[in-house]
Amino acid sequence: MSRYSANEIEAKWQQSWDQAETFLATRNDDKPKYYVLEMFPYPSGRIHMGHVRNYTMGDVIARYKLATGHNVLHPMGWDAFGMPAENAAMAIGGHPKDWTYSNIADMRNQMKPLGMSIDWSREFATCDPEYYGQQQALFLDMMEKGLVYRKNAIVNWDPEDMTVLANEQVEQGRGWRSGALVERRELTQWFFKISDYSDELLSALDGLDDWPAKVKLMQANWIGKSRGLQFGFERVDGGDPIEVYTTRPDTLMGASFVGISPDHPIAKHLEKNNPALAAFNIEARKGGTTEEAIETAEKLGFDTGLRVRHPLNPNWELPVWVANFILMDYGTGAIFACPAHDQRDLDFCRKYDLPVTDTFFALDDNTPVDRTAFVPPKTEKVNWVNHFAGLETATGQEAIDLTIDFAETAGWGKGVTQYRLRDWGLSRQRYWGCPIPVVHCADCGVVPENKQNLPVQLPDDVSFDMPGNPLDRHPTWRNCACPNCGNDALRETDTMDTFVDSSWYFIRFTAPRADTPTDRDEANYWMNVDQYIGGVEHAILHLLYSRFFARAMQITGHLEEKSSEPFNALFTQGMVTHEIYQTRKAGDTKARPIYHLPEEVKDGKLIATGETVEIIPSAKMSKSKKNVVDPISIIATYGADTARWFVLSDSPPERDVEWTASGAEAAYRHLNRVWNICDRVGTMDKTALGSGDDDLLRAMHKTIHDVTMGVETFGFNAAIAKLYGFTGILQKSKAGYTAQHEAIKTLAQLMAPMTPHLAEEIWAHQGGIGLIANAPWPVADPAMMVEDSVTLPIQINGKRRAEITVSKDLGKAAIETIALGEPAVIKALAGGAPKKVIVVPGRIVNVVV
RNA sequence: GCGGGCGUGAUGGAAUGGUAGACAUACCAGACUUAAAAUCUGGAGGCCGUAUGGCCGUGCGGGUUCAAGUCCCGCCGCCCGCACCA
Repeated sequence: MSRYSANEIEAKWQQSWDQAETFLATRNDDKPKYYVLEMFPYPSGRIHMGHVRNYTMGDVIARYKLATGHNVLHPMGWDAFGMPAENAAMAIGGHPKDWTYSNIADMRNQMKPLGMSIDWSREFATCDPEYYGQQQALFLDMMEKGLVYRKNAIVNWDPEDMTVLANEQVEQGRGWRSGALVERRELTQWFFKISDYSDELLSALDGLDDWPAKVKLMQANWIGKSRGLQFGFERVDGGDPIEVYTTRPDTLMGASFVGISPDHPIAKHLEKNNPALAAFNIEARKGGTTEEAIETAEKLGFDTGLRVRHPLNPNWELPVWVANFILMDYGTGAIFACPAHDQRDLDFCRKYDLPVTDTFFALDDNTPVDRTAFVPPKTEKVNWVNHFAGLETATGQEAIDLTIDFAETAGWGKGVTQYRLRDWGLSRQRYWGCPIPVVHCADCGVVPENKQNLPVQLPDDVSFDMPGNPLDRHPTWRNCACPNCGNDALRETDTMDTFVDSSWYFIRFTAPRADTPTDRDEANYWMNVDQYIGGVEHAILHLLYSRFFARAMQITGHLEEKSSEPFNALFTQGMVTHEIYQTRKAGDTKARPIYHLPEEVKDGKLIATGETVEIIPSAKMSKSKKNVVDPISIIATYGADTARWFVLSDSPPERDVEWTASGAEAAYRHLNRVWNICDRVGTMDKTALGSGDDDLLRAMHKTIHDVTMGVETFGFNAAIAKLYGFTGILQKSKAGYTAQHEAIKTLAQLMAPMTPHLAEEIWAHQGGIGLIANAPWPVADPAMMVEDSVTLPIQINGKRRAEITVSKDLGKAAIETIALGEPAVIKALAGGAPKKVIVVPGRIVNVVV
């Protein structure tokens, strides 16, 4: 009897696939193409279980599509620019480039043993000059088409380190290194005109039938289309009117004050001669730039002293306040506040003792607003007590529409469609990113670099021993000739957001070595991505930016129109979680917990000391909590097939899966069991007859059907449950050799997408022809799946009370007769007639008494 | 604060509006063994009952339906995203 030895067979079959070039993507007009892609990884240096899960799902699809007769493209690359490389250089010295490429080499070495069906010949990293040079070419093309511009924008500024901070470098309003209070500061930065596509990006979501509804909803909310009224408040002092935008113009008679952003031009103008306001604005600009930080900060205001006239009553004057919660980026940067019908405005007015006027009441309740604002529902009628447009009762939506019409007719306002989506700020004041290929010339201004000078390469001789961007202080790199006039000029030192890198890499995979951004013919053949798989954390930004880029690349002539929505189907997988083990210093429940790796713990105790650990429920694997399991050690212990099988088996793919040692062992035991069956069948007498051949083959065909459905619908855990079931049947089967031989070969084929190495080994052992990776997917024979009889539950008043077994073809009336003859039914009827009998053939019978 | 998601046995989870708990873990019992490991077989939502069986049960409270984990309304709890992390 031979034993299952994962390490031996996995290396062997990986070599076979390499030699046969099984996974090289090839064009072949006889077959349809299929492009499956997992979101490419950041090269941190270590693969983690989340990667294993993500790539295994993609691999299941890729191998299944190969078996069902497709030309499969399944590439891999590296999202290699970004801050961690610079942080490493600052923390431990060295160069971001060396750190990144060495991490890539390490991670590739860790990934290959997983046995993924990846076409490695197409691999690239976004930090390769060959890649980012093409990205620069693309940028210049986008510039030419007016999709790029510069404007001022706000950044997190660390006043001590004199540097721009990323949101993640701001901790509780302070810089992570310096600890200084972070300020918001304006800088001239580069932007993509994604807002030109707001409506298009919103409406095209409708066509994305194979995207999760929740992702489409999140994107729609992010784009945030709204219809409202824009109008000006006349200033009492005769200055330019203050333009406001509101989505609830119907509450205009409840206006209490006009609020402007601390960054509003009027606020900035007034602060010059008003030290108290200047101080307020400085204070308001402290804190992070995230929407969350701004929204959750204490609401503060400052009365500017300006007064404006209410548009419906020129004698009604309203004060103008600067408020820290008003964003300059949204609408006009100015609002009117209606405290009675907006909680934030109400809180603000109560705090500063501003008037509160009700304009709407619920139909059955006209209690004036006190501490809780009454927001008139858009679809329910309410009383409009302070109405001005003609209706006494209206739904919120009717009131809004009517007000807009009213204002337009009267000529003091206009209906405006607004989007929450802002233009994409792509400037980063950092070294390790794609240089923005423009030059600043004293005479010619901002000039694009000549395409023949691309790539504008990052200089290697930089250091990270002082704060700020090394490109800014580089002695020679900044100085260059103006591409236009040839005079001395300065290079742009901002680099691109790494989201730019990831917005078109999937298109580059179709022709990764082309000397233009795309090879139109290759892109046309392989695009779109048929199935994209990744984490839901990318549901908004990465996917929205990629959708924008696909349109931009069409406009710049790099992509066909059919690819303006580049991802046909999207799947968002859940995380891999693990329990957290912690101890605290004896007797000190307030001491900082000490975390322990799972391998240091057995049966709830530390292996080393026997100390009992506290078990915190499962959470996302993270180094800081030490609740991580290293795929490399799992592969060393059990093999890649076990890891792959387990990450698919225990939870539905879109949900989190909890890694448990016992679950991994169970997966390993199961693969051993399958191998043992294979071994046993291999030793059977080839002419042996047995009993139950039909039962085995019927189960086999049902399993083919169920597993195929499972793979097609991302029901991997359900498919695996069916495979467990069938394995159990095969294990106990007394069928003859021919049936068992067919069953084990089919089992191997059905398992091949998940556990490809074991499947190849079984295939070879059972005399299969060629590689199982190339064998056509088994097809279920419907005739072989039919059971002759079916068991129906009998319900009485919706509760199951009995069951009957009848022929599958039996008609409704006959089923009803049999059901009514059941003792439980007779007892329940107690001689009376049933009120109603519902018969759902093949499903259920419900008798209502 | 805003937006999104999720709540089912001890645990992970299954269930086109149609037998709730498939499959797996942990647990218990049995077989094999001198013993252990490995392997195999069986049990099991809770409560009551020797048992046939009965009652309860999918976060909480209502509703629709012959029938609700699933659909609707209102709560509670947890998780994720919020534009310079990738």
